[in-house]
Amino acid sequence: MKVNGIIWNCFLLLILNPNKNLMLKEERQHAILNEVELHNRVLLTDLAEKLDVSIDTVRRDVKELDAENLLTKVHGGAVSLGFVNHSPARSNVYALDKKVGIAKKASTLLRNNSVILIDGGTTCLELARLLPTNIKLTCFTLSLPVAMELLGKPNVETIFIGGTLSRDSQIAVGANTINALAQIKVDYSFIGTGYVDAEFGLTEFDWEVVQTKKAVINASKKTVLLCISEKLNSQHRFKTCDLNVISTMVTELEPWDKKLDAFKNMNIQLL
Amino acid sequence: MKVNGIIWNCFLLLILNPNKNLMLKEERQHAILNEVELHNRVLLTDLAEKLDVSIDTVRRDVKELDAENLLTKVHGGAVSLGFVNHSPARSNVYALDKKVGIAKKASTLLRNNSVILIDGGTTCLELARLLPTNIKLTCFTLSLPVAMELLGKPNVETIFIGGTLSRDSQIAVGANTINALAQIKVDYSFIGTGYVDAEFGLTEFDWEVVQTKKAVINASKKTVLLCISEKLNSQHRFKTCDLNVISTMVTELEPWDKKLDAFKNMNIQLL
DNA sequence: AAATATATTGCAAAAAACAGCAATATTTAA
DNA sequence: TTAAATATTGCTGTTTTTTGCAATATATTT
Repeated sequence: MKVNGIIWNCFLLLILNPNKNLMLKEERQHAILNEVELHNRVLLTDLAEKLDVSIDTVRRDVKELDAENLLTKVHGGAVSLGFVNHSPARSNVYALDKKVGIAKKASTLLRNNSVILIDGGTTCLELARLLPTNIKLTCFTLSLPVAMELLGKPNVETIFIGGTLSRDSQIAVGANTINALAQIKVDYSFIGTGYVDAEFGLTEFDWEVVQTKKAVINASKKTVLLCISEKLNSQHRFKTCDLNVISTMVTELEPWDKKLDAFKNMNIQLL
Repeated sequence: MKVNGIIWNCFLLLILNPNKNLMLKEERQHAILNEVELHNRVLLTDLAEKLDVSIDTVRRDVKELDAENLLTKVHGGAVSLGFVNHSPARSNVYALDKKVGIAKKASTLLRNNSVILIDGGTTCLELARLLPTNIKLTCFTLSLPVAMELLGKPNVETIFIGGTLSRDSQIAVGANTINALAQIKVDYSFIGTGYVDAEFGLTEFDWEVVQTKKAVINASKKTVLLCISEKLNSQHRFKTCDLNVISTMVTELEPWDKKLDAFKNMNIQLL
């Protein structure tokens, strides 16, 4: 029943894609561009189906658009121009703006003559960078980069907790460090974490780091967790602590954000 | 019923093949990069699981990203650039070539499995930079920049002697540091000095630094002085030690240089 | 040194890209 | 308007890329 089949196809086409008949090459390419802009990526097969042309046609279209520098053709599809990271000129720190925001919020906890401890990691490093210069502080740290940063602060007395240095995390770890930490008690410690989950608490990739963080928490009256929201609801193998030992959690989100719901009835101050 | 058939087929397709989770290579690499930046360090196995591809694919992706200098591949995983790229950017080190020469000569003293201590200062920093990579070392230090440099050496275990950090010398000083130093004994310590004179010995501008250097010397079986010849025959307020506690003195000069005459009958090895 | 984990290599299946060709559609010229 | 020229599109078979697997080699840990 060829006739019926054709009629049915036309009907389907009209339902799924009303203006198919009038689709010229230019239109089609426009539609492709639109799709790429919208979703940042697109598969050739999807495009072919959606535009109801053969895959070859789509391929040719994408090729042309690529030649015109309107998108980037990749194996199996296309991505928007910004998507492919070719350029070496990238900011060194991931999500720097978020981390700066977190650091600013965290620094409001500081009082004159506070004794604090700043952990390693890029977020904590931002805190070190943004420490207010009008408040006199005594600051312990285990992190080489944080220490470097703190040396630039005239109002901060910096004490480095020594120990074996971990190549990856650039912090002091090991028995030595833990012993030294056992002898101090700071007002606030500001720590980062690799992973955090409302149920499983803070977890890490590295066992040694976990031991050190535990010692840090023990050495603090109050522990403040600095953590960008992307890390929420993730976990790894080694557990640092439960969330109930954390006094304050600082993310880049507003405290009432829905993503923080899981942390709201836990006696944690959200900042 | 052709109509029913087609509709049913569509339905089946949707059920059996909901989204196919098809991912473009670029997307996947983007995700990998994101994960690395987020957590600083990831395992290939974790990536493979998370992205639902084989470990081979992840490995190949990471390899490519490494080749593009977007991350650093390590055994079993990847780390973000920030953790290994301490781009030194040492621009204005005075008499750098001389100090490099000194460091090279000093490094000939090293043996496999030596336990050494490297002091602060630009000359010692050059030594840290030029440590041979074929000799396994355990290396103590009080200097932040030296520690940073040592972390880039895969064959060196680095232990930082903690303490209050001195802002201008970027080394740990104070009672804490001296206590910690009292508990170790290294094969060689490599120290710098502000001023040296055949008669008055090693002297410094800073009293705290002197105390620390004394403790360093006590913590060493042999003490090696790294010192550019310009500092010879100069002195300052606070005395670190006499020259007879120095085992080896390394300058950029040849050992038989006339400028070293004053040090030749002092039981000091000249290098 | 043994045991485990990770890398490397070659290979094969699947997917995608490509090139050439024929059918159709569109434009141009008479 | 018609006919020729040109462009577009879909199809075929071939080549290339991607991916996963297995065997082997290397690295790391105990």
